[in-house]
Amino acid sequence: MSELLYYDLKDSAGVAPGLATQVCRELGRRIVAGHFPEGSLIDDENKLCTRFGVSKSVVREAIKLLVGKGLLEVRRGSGTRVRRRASWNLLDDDVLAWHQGIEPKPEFLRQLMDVRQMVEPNAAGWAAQTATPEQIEDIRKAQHDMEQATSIQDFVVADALFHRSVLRAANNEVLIALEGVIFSALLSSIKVTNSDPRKNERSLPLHRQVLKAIEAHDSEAASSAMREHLADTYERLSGALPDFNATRGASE
Amino acid sequence: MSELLYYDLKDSAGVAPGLATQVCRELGRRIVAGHFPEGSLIDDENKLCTRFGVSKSVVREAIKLLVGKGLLEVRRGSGTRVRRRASWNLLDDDVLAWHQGIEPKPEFLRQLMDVRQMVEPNAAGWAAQTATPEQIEDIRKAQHDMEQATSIQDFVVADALFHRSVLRAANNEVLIALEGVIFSALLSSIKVTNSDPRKNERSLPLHRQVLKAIEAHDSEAASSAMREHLADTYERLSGALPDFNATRGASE
DNA sequence: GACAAAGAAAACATCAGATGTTTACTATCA
DNA sequence: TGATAGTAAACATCTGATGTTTTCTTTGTC
Repeated sequence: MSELLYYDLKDSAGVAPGLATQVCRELGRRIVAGHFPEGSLIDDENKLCTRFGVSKSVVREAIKLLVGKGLLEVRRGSGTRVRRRASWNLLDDDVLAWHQGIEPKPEFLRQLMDVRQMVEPNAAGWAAQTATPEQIEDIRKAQHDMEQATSIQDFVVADALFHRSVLRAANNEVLIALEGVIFSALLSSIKVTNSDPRKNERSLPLHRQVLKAIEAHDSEAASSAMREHLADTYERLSGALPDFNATRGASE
Repeated sequence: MSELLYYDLKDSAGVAPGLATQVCRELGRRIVAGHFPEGSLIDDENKLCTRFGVSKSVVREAIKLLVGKGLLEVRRGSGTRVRRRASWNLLDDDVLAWHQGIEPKPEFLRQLMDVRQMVEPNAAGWAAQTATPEQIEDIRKAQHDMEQATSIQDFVVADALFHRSVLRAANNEVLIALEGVIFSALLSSIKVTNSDPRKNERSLPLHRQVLKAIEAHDSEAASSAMREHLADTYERLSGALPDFNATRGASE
């Protein structure tokens, strides 16, 4: 359900997927869920054919999709194995979406949040410098939708679109590749804290502050408002998840 | 040549690639080089078969590899088209390597450097907090290799490994997914400035400073030394490339 | 002339089977 | 014990047939 929401945010749905895509998803989900140790062999083509009830070409194409995402590695004559997690295209939309299909791991969520804290204040600052009027309008609309949201889901979607709009307004295509990190962290956070995000009375004012600063082209203010917002989120997660920053350095 | 060096840094070589991988590379390179407008159709399967002299299954698997990386989108009955650049997995190793095969675009290089400036000071700071003795040893070795390098290539490789070691020492797997950004920016920078990087007399001392700070678990010092190093690089690029930060906001 | 329906063509999807190559394992023999 | 030859397993490639979806064209009617 959260996986579907992720795809909604990325507009990745649309057409009915072919068999190769379905097999790819199924395998991808299992890999992401940790059903295979790193470096272990998966079933050979024949077994996959019978297991999924499809022909060899479908299985081979599904495997190629996963190879493209860095999850699998094929060695002729030897077999197909799961690559080290460090080699995965972790920021691939599908890979992140598949992560939404499993119970969020506190460690991974913390890493996502650390990256958000690194990325988004900068993005907000750059957005204040380079955003076009249309991009500012997108941010404004998302902020407005947050204010007006009547359901949790509407609120979360508007929240995500707010952050996406800010990121895009920074006009850096490498940065945009990190969009998925934001969605993924946001969705996992909602799931983990298990409370109505609208109850957070600091959220809306801080979003408003970010918007105002970007409208005013005040780079510093935009950065620090965003920083404060994320610090607030971080703190809530620390409270909700016992081992959220367990492995983090002692000082903090 | 620079593309090969990128692969060396990522240890992605090894086995002889099959036909599907070769076709994937060839197509991928052309797409990255901008031979196709966003959203345009590529040749159909039959044409690709005759052009590359391979069978349909090879072409289909090559296309699946590129679909996995977000470069292509296949619509049954309609054709296969190149996706918007914003949808590419820009951080995929192959995609970044293919970028090394073309003339570096100042705009793109600047975006990579902006991301490096955002990422690496933080990474150095985290590394100072969480690096294991082995990870510190890796950084030390890379620094040592930089000092001892007798050729430009050796120096560049050691430099890249230094930054990689720092990034990895931050112990954040999402961050590690950004490794390619560093390599890509580094290689493009060398190519663009077109001078012996060892001639930069600030480079070695600053790397040394980063190492010392991480060894001393001094997060702040590690961050700022890295920040200074990247600012220095940024400045050199501005000098070497006329339109390096042309599209950047006026204030800076 | 406009519009809707039928038909044809183009392009991808899937299946089946044959053959080749590489790798890994095993049995044999000196 | 160690090298070698043989065998099996697994992926790679080719070919050809058939199905489905989309798009375009043609046709016919109002």
